[in-house]
Amino acid sequence: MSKRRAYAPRVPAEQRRTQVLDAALHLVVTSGHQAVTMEAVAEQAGVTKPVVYGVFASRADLLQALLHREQEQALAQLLAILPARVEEQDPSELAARVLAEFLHAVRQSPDRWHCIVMPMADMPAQFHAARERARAVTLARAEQMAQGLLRAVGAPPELAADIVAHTVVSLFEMAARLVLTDPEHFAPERFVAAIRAAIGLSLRAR
Amino acid sequence: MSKRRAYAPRVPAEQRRTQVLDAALHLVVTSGHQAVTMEAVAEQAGVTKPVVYGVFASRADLLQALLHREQEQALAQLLAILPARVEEQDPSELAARVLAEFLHAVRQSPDRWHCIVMPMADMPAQFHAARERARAVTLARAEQMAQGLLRAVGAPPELAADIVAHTVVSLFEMAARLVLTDPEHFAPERFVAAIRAAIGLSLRAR
DNA sequence: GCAATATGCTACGGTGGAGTAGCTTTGTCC
DNA sequence: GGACAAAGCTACTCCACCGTAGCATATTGC
Repeated sequence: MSKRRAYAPRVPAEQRRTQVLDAALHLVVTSGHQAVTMEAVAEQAGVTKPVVYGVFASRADLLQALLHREQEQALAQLLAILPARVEEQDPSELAARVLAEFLHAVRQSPDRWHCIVMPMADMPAQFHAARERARAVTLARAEQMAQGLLRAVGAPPELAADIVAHTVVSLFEMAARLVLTDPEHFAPERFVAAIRAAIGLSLRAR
Repeated sequence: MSKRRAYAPRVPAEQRRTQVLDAALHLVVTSGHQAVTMEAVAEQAGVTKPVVYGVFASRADLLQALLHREQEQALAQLLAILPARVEEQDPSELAARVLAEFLHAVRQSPDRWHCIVMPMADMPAQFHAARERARAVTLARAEQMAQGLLRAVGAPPELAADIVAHTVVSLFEMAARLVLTDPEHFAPERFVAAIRAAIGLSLRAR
């Protein structure tokens, strides 16, 4: 009978919860979902598996809580960036500014945004569904803003608000992915300058 | 001892391989990777599990062969669409035409393109890696074409070929996803008209 | 029709990881 | 210091699904 391991120090429930979530986040981001076994999370957190089960009823609960936490905080970051009104703003400067701030937020919290925008192997269906739901919320907001802007500049009818919203959200996600995966090569400034130039060109032709 | 099931008819090895791959494709697309157990594939194909193992050494082999088949055929579709030369072409008409043909190909083979562009839950790491590799090939081609086109129109330096290539590939994937998921609302013609209008505007400003 | 062969099926072994019962330790209060 | 409760640990059960050995059947050629 080998020596029994020393007990992990007791900490308040909320602190333990955070610790377990942080451990899971680290594993998701560095090794993917398949590596997030309850054993691995426990080890990463410096406790045993039943302690993890004392916080979350199941693996699915843990992963759901993790994504929920990250999405809540990402949404807060995003809402702090988006302007309340868009109609009186120059579209190219607005897009450039929002993209710059967005990519700054991404770089501030890479693990969080990794969970939200990166394609990932072994992603559980629940995690995937929650990502899609959050994306839909972002899209709705983007479509609202696009309607105001497109009307204000008198854009041609082919540039419908829903397609423009999808386009903008897809391009922001693309930029975030590239900034997360290859920050040396894809500096945020490059995307900001490119979007300013592209929209600027379109406006000059009106 | 219950009645032994009737044997599935013997078919040539190549036909059995195709049958098993088609069964797996159907399951991936309708129910996701997690539903692709060897038992489920066997049932979908109308044979028992050892028959599936007679074709593919393991589950991983099966999934890899499936994606490989779909990617080969998708690449063939894509290469048939892309023009050999781009410099003498009108960029907005070129983009519109290529996008139209691409979305037509997507609609011709929805299951194949579902495997290639849709975000999917439970995607095995190997499958995910193969998707990324194929995407990198497409990106390299797109960057090559972007270089020729941007030089020909004298685009501003902010619109760098690598960023434009990522943008175009991301937008094509976005359009494919929307056409696959909501074909009523997102008719290919809408994307084609939008890209023609957007690039057309930029060119008129030069 | 019979024999040989290739291919199909049943029943099974093995295992990684989800989840938990019961014992042990720690921290707090008196 | 002792009692008690909460929280931590060890050892274990369970099972879905991967993978396969050995038997059964279907097909073909003589």
